Amino acid sequence: MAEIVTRKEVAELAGVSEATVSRVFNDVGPMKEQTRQRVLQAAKTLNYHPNAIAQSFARRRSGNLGVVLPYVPKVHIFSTYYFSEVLSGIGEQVKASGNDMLLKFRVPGEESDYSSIFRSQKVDACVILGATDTPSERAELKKLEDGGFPFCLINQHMSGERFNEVDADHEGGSYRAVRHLLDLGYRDIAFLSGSPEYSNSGDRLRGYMQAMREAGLLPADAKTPGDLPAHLYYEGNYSRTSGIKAASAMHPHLNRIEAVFASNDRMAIGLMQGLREYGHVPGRDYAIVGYDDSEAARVTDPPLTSVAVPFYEMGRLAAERVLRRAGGGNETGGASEGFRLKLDTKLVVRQSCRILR
Amino acid sequence: MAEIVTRKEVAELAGVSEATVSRVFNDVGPMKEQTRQRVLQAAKTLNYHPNAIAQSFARRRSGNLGVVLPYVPKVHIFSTYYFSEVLSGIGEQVKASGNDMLLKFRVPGEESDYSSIFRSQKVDACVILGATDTPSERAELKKLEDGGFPFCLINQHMSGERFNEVDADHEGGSYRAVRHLLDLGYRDIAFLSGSPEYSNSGDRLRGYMQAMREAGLLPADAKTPGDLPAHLYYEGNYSRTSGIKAASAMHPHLNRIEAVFASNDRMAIGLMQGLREYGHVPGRDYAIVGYDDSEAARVTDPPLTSVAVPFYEMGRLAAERVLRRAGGGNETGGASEGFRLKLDTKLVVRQSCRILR
DNA sequence: TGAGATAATGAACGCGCGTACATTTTATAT
DNA sequence: ATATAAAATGTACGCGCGTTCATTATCTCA
Repeated sequence: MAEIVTRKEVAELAGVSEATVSRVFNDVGPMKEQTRQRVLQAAKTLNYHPNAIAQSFARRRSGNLGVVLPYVPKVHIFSTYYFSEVLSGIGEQVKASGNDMLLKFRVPGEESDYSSIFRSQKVDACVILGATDTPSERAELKKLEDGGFPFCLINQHMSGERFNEVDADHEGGSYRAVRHLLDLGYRDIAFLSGSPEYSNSGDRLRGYMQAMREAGLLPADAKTPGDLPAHLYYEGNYSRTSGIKAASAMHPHLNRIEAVFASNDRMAIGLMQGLREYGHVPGRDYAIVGYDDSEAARVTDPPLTSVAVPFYEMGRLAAERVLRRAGGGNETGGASEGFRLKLDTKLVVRQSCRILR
Repeated sequence: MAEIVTRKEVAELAGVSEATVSRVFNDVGPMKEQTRQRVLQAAKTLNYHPNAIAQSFARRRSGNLGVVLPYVPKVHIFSTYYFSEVLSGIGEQVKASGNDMLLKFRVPGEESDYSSIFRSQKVDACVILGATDTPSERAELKKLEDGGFPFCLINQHMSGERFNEVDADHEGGSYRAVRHLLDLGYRDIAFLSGSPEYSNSGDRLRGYMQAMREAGLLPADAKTPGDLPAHLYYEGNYSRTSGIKAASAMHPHLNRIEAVFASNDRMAIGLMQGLREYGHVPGRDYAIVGYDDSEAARVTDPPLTSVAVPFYEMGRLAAERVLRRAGGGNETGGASEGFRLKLDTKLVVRQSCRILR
């Protein structure tokens, strides 16, 4: 291992004090140009690089943005479009702001993991992906909030709390998706939901129901899945496999279903695969709309109409805002405001809804 | 922000010295059980968590595994199957070994980035993804090697160097893929290459050519793309778009092409899309084999025969080995051996090669 | 009961850096 | 030329922890 060069040796070689070396590297205070050059030259000669850990220690600031991901063994989390895009967005912002990103896997049901992430001081701020709206997680997050740790939820909304959030308008996106189907003349529109513990699953449901109510296809007071005709409501967990499973449940009712709105593309794809096994061809026997506008939506047959969500931008924004809250270092009390952003979603029309019989 | 509780306060409350608190938390030395309990109790009362940065500083060990990713603005790197899987594998191992993973984006053509990653001491070891086999990168990596920094390349082989590597048998995988096509009776088999600066692109080419030579379809001394009939060789950059572009180039020659071996699934998918525009249907007008066995291969029409690569396991192994090299702390000179692993690949047969005319 | 061994704990230092404060050098104004 | 201000640099300390070495409490065996 290469020997560690410290500030001291640079100072000696340059004939200045350690403080001066430090000043040069941090661009602090007035400084004679000649001195600066001498120090830089010495540093170069010795191949000096400030020790980041020591800097973090002295500054009491790690320079790391924590990214919390749900950890489920054997589920390859990065492979899902949503996580991939969000991470890419975070990565861009982190790089731009000179920070690093520290990935943390959180085993969902596990103890007080969140606050220990902060208490260990290894991150200055935190972005949380895949939080679920369960009592225990709410409680944990509330502890974080009370502790004053800067964190931000992505793609999650906890109603009633004042957590920082960057979310997307899933309700509106779903509403428009279903409206699109309604405008095309479909009436019997089924809904394939994702795991209900994510707030955005509920958002999608609400958007669907609102559109259906407005079209007079549901009673004006219909609110929950229970208020839906059973043959129109299905539940998966956002995996392709769960879409295939839903196909088995849906297939007997397909004579009473004209169209399906699926809560993400993967389930939509699984559903299409599954229904094909029963001889039902998407775009011919039924219309279908997916959600996420992942790359996969472009390559199915027929190409899948889907709702685009700016995941990348959401990641970028979340990182930017939460780092600003953490790093501003405005010890002036409140510092920057909390934030709750909700970005727009957009329907991308392809061929999966044109029934050509 | 919550006040920071330090060892000192715990020591005071427990009525012991700071050293004792430290010993309890590090499980060092003999220790009266009663004292240990008193310390733990005090720590709990005060909600003490050791400061990870200070620990890193004192131990001169960050506890971070660096993961270097190529940074290309606007290319959402995580979205590619290969990166996703490798990262998941690394994530598992890192979690299991009590480390964290620090993501570092590297702008490809940029200066001496690699060694600064280590010199800053923010990581103890490093796993490098997407390294290219160019003179400048070779030189940089060699510097790392000389510096004695523990690092490991994934899915990359630099012939002539003794870098740590975890690679897959792409040559064998490609060979078997092409053999599969040959066994089905195809003779005119085109090859769609990825970006040539990755070593594994060359591996795939070699596997392809070997199979073709053995079948007597190429001269025994055929080595480079230049030795191939022009209508059989195409080059993309692993993106779907480049597959679509390849389709334009390939389409005029499709009367002389029976099958295609594409260097990854995304390009295969793009190619299929593109050729469809010209009326050529995969599995009917031509056979096709992809590479990676990504999830996408399962949902194309027809499902894509592809070569499975154990990316997840590669990530896991690389992390394990490189952390062992770094962390063993065996100051006993050489410590653990270098490693160069090559994992097996496997052909997964689906329907894209059955031509049913 | 006492001496030596061992267990248990405390005192003190340094890791490499940022920075407040003290000091010296240089510029500016009279 | 001197007084004063500003610029430039040095000195010294602490961040929270791991760890070595010194010290004290406890045990063992005669």
